[in-house]
Amino acid sequence: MEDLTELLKGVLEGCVLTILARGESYGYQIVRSLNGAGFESVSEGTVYPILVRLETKGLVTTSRVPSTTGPPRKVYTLNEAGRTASDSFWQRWDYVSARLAELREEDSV
Amino acid sequence: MEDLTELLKGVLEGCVLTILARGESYGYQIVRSLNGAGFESVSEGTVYPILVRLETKGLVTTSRVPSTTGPPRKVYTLNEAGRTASDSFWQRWDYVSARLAELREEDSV
DNA sequence: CCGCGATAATATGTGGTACATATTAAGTAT
DNA sequence: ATACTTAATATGTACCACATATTATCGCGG
Repeated sequence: MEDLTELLKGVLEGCVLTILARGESYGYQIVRSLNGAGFESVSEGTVYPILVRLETKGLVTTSRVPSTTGPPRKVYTLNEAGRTASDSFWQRWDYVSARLAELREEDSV
Repeated sequence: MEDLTELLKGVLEGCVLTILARGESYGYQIVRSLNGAGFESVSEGTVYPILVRLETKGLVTTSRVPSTTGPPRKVYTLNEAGRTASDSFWQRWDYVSARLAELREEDSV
């Protein structure tokens, strides 16, 4: 797939919120989830700044959890504000998505 | 609808390409088309830079056409490269869209 | 009736700001 | 060495505010 960079703006944060809405997680694992979800080229350097942002905005709580396979993990848990942000993301996504589908349809009209 | 700014990155250029794929048009009219398509807050200051970009990238040809209702219009016509760019946009959009839908689904799994 | 000025609608363009992401590199703990 | 995290820099896009220009129209006085 060609370069998706611009289309991912705003989307990756929504993805991270959605992943966290399923249950707590940590950076490295979130990167793996995204890669597995078809966003193969998304790397640590992209995801960690997003997590910092979520924390700054007060959408998550964090805790250090020791790991047997490496350094302690910084585990992120979505709070109520985070859940609201996730819902808001999907509302906006659905809106843009629907408008775009209409625009595309007019092609054939 | 809340602020869509980030979600529109990359999308608006795709919209303009799609509108031009239906037939030639000019800045002011394109803004109206977008407003009518549900992107109400998109204004001239957003669209004109996009048109400049399309021209710079060689995706359109332009011509001045006098108007009875105002200053002459700069009419944009999509060329072959432009049509390819439009197709490419929709491929990328469909990809992101599908991946996102999957991610959302896993919620309920 | 005709010309003059004011106004509204149309139309294009530019500079600056803010923000998200990519890239690269480096730091830290086991 | 490996797993995990953070930081610094660069780039691209949307948006706002503003500037400029052209045409139609309307009101009013001569």
